[in-house]
Amino acid sequence: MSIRFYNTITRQKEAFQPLETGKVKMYTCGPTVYDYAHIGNYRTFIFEDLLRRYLEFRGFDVNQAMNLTDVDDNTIRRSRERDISLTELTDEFKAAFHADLKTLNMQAAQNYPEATNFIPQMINMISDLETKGYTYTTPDGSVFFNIGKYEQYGKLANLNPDEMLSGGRVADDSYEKEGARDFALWKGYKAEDGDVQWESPWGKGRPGWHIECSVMSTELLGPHFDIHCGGVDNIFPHHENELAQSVCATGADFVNYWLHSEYLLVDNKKMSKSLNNFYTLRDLLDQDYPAEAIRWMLITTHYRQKLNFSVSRLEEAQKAVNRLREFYSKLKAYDGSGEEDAEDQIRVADEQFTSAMDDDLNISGGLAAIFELVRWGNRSMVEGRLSATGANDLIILIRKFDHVLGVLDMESGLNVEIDADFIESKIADRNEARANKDFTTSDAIRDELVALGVELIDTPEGTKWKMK
RNA sequence: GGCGUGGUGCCCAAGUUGGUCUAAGGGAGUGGUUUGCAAAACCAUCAUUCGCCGGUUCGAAUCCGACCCACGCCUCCA
Repeated sequence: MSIRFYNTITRQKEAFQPLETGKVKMYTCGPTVYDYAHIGNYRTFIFEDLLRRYLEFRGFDVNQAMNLTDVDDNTIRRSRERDISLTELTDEFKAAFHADLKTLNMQAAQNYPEATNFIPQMINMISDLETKGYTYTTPDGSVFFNIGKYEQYGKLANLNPDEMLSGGRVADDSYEKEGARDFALWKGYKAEDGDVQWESPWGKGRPGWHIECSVMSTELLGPHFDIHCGGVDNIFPHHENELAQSVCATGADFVNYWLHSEYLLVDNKKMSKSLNNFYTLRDLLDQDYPAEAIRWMLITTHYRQKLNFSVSRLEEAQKAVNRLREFYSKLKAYDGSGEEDAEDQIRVADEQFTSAMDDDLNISGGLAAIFELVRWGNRSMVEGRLSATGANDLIILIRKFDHVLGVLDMESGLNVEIDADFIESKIADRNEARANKDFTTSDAIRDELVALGVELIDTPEGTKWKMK
């Protein structure tokens, strides 16, 4: 069986066949670094992380590039509002983004290309397009891509260019382009751009938004690569335009599989900056929602399904993570000497997980396989049937699954100062009281620690504690 | 107006190239086991039903038609 992905451009699931056996080249659209990303943005990035991790689980060597847009209307406007340089602004949010990636336990991409580091290459590609006759220049020094020159335009988004005119905001556009749907490759300098400008064959200016991805993907992955991802809002116009530019400039096929993730909703409405209904990762961590609950919530609804965000979902997510974690620590602590191994269950779970995930990352099916194994494993431990070898094999399998899920070892991201020595001494006092059957005292100590957010768990191996 | 997605138990959600669905899995609830208590775990229970109506079929959550509802894209946006 092979992996199948839903390809946006053909609107159907297709067997995944990488260009080079065993290797996958993927380009994933990253953030525009003018502000903190919200968890709707992270839904997409974490989907990309899941995809990346699953491809690795299936043995592929993945080469991923995620771009950071550090020059565009938003970054320029924000830096001027704050009266700081563009670099000062974007450096701040690049750092915040990388910190968030770590908090959410996303695997680092091989490359995080930044738009401003590729200006000369962008100018080259635009010149190339100009030479080939796909562009025109306007009096203000801007260069536009003439979509009329590219017959396939609209194929990715399934839009007919001839019918797109009506809804356009032609009047709003301050550039003097010929066709309403043409898009900027290069934007001539305007006063609002402040000191953000580069020299080019067309005069001072800055790149259009779409050209950076065409250039950086080509530079890092070549003109033709396997997978390109982003949120569904990138399909049009961004990816459509990228596709047009790349194909026209390089003559190559560009991308084989386009994968797009659906929106994160709040009260059934798209989470977005403009509706002001967004939460940043920091907002949630500050409210003590652990990072692993956020990751789990974002990862466990199929990526092409809209996901309605709510606090109760975070709480459910946390419980599911806990169930998996409890199972894992029970396995590690297991000292039973039963006769039963776990070979059959492991094989079934592995097959079920893999075949579900092979089907366009059907995470629900994958989780069902895992939790069925968890229930079986718990029971066989309770009944003492499980052998030490069986427990060990289960540990290995759970770790293997966690390479995909990435939640077992996550830090919760709570900035709580914990005095471990103090808690340990309280536990010692309590156990002394328990040994003396002085349960009044032992319960008082438990309550005292609960008030501090510390939970005690009595196990055969002694008393353990954890936060919250 | 054009294009598209989704409506499954109390909540989330898989299944949607028809029969193995007498509908996975997670959460909540209820009863029980275990436990000094607590937590976790385990067992049992929890949709004759898949937005609504009609049709095709021996058989439909899955196919066809109509309808209702929600959301999205066509404009910066993950």
